[in-house]
Formats: sequence, C-alpha cells, structure tokens
Amino acid sequence: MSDVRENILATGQRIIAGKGFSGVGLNEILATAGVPKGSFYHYFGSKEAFGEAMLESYFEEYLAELDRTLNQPAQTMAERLMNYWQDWQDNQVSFDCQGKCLAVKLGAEVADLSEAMRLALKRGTAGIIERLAKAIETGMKEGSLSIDGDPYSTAQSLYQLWLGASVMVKIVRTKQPFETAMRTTRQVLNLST
Amino acid sequence: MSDVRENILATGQRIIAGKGFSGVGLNEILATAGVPKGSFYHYFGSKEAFGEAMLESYFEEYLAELDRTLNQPAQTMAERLMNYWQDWQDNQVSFDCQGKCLAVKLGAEVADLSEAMRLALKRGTAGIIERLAKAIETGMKEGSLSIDGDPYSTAQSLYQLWLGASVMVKIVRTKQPFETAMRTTRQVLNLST
DNA sequence: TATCTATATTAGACCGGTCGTATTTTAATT
DNA sequence: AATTAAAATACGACCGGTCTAATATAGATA
Repeated sequence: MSDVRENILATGQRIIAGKGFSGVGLNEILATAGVPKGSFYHYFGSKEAFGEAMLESYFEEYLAELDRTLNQPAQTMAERLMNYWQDWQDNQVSFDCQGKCLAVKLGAEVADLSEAMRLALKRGTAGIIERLAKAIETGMKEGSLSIDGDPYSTAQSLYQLWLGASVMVKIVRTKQPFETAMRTTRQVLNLST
Repeated sequence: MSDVRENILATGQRIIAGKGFSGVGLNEILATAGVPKGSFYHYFGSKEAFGEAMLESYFEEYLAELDRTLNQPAQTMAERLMNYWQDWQDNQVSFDCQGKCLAVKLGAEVADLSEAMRLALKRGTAGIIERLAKAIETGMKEGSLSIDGDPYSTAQSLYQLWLGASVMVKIVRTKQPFETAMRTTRQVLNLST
C-alpha cells in the first residue's frame, strides 16, 4: 500500500471522528494530510469509497487490539473483559468526550447514507460482538463469570449498552453514563461490585 | 406561532431524521416546505438556531407522548413501560429501519458540532430518563416490577441500551437488536419472559 | 546513453450547492 | 395614510465532490 493512501486514511479518520462524515470536506482532509487534491481520485473512487476503506482499516486495527486485550495471559476472562470496557471508557472520554470510536460517531449518520459504509460497519461490529461472545463463553467455562441466557445475546446486549452510553457521554459531556454502564455490565456478568 | 415556522420545523425534522444535520442543506428543506429562502432567516437566526428549535419542539412532543403512555389507566406500570419500548421499536423499525428518533440520529453527530444543540439534546434525554425513573419507582411500589439498584440508574441503563440498540438496527437493518434489548429489559425489570 | 512507452501522479477547472445578506414587495395595524 | 411587520427575491462569496487533461516518473528497448 502506498503511504500516501495510508496518510489520507489516517488523517481522514482523525478528522471525521470529530466532525462526522458529511461534516467534513475532502479539502480539509487533503490539506491536513498535505496531499494535493487531484491525487485523491487516484487512490479512491469517490468520497464514499474512501469512507468504506476508512471503516475497513479502522475495524481491522480495532479487532487486532481487541484480540490482544482478550488474550492477555495471567488474567481471568472476566478481568480481560472488564479491561476492554475500561479501555473503551478511557478512549471515549479523552478529548472532551469526543472519543474516536467510529461505530459510535458514524453508526447512525452513515448507515442511512451509504450502503457500502453500512455494510462495513455491519462487518466490523459483528466481529466485535462475535469475539465478546466467545470470551463470555470461555469465562463461563473457566468459572470467572456467569450469565442468564446465551453468550451471544449477552455480548450483543453489552455492546448495545456501551454504544448507547457513548452517545450519552457525547451529549452530557460527563463520563457518568459509563459508570452506570460499568455497573450494569458487572451485574450482567455476575461479578462482585 | 406562525404556521410557516411550524411548517419549516416539521419539514426539516422529517428530512434531517433521514439524512442527518450536516447532510441536509437549507435549500432542500425550504424547497420541500414551499418556503422561500429569505423567509427562513426571518424565523431563525441561523441553521444552528433552527436545529436547536427543532430539537426543542421534537422533545416537547416526544415527552408529551411519553407521559400519555406512562399514564394509561387500567394497566400496571410494568405494562406501560413495556408498551413504551414496544412503541420505540415499532417507530424505529418503520421505513427500512430509518427511524425518526432524533436522539438516535443526531446524538453522536451533533453533540460535537454545536453546543446549543448538544444542550437541547441533554435537556430532552434528561426529561425522558427522569420520567422512566419515576415510572420504575412507581412500578416497584405497586409491585409490578422489581430491580437491583436505584430507579434512576436503571432508567439510565435501559435508555442507553435502547439508544445503542437503535444504532445497531440502523447498521444491520434488522429488528433483531431490539429483540435482544427487549429480553434484557424484561430481565432487568424482573418480568416474566 | 538516448528514445519511446506506459503508468503513476497532480494541477486546475467545473458545476452545483452551501449559508447568509441586502433589498424589495406585500400585508396588517394603527 | 403612515408605520411596522412579514414574506419573497435575488444575489454573493465560498466550498462541495468530481473529472479531464497535462505532467512527471519509471521501465524497456535499441
């Protein structure tokens, strides 16, 4: 991959995570990245195609990091899961509660706008929930946590809860919604408060 | 209130619920409403001020409907609450999962964009959670439901859960996330499945 | 080394749309 | 009839994504 392309992707991701997809023009992204405007269409077919590629690369990195967190040795699965939520909170609270999670920022905006980007979001979030479900299942077997219902539904519920909490954090500009989500999460996994 | 103003508000709300705030220009809204461009700035100081007024009027209506639902006689509070979630689901699933809830659609997009609109969202969502908390408290007293923890935290958690579920519904274009949310909701309120 | 070809890259213009404003026309009220 | 409020128009300066045409670069051939 050309590093010009990578540069456009990384810069665009940063800016779009703050202002949204429709709220940012290619001009700003390219100027910030130091890439001439004319070059853009050499690397991407359209703004939409760029958005799709951006989501793709975002989730690739996200899932790699998630795998790392969920495979930390010398920890129970319950601990690893709680570390994941803690990381989510820390990341999302940084920079005045304008976290950089693209599922949070773009989910509602982009799903109705572009089928390609919607599907990228779908693939990415499915990957996250799948990993969480597997982790919960493992945690049950090792006995570090227990749940009512099946692991997949539980993983789904928890992801939805944190997605919603992240939106609320943006709205109230306090990490308080995350504290509630954290307590509910412990409750759902039957962990000590 | 002038009905021209009301017309702009209603039309804008409909279109923005579909395309987002940055994704729609005043031209489209005004053309659809049949209102000349110049009139807009007689009623609203700017696009942002319009957005704030739109959110204000949206939540006003939303809260009135919520009050109606939560005050239905001849039902337990548990039943009224479950009716609320059911209405949420029905509304959000309509039109190809492009529901018309502005908290879902605009929360993440607009909170980082405009302080005035962020505060309008904050006031509106606070009103919803407050009413849900009161309803949960009443339900506990009458014995139709029971919870772990305090009513306000529970209300918050449930609202976050449904907010997140709504984003996921937009992404996967299936009502399945709502089914999970519904089950979790019954579980949290200790209701029979 | 010099020339030709093919590909990678970029400059710049295009047209349509953005929000906002200044000005004129219409209506209502005193 | 005078004054004020409401509505309509047209326009301005600017920015949006897109595309074509021109340039630069690299590789191959002689």
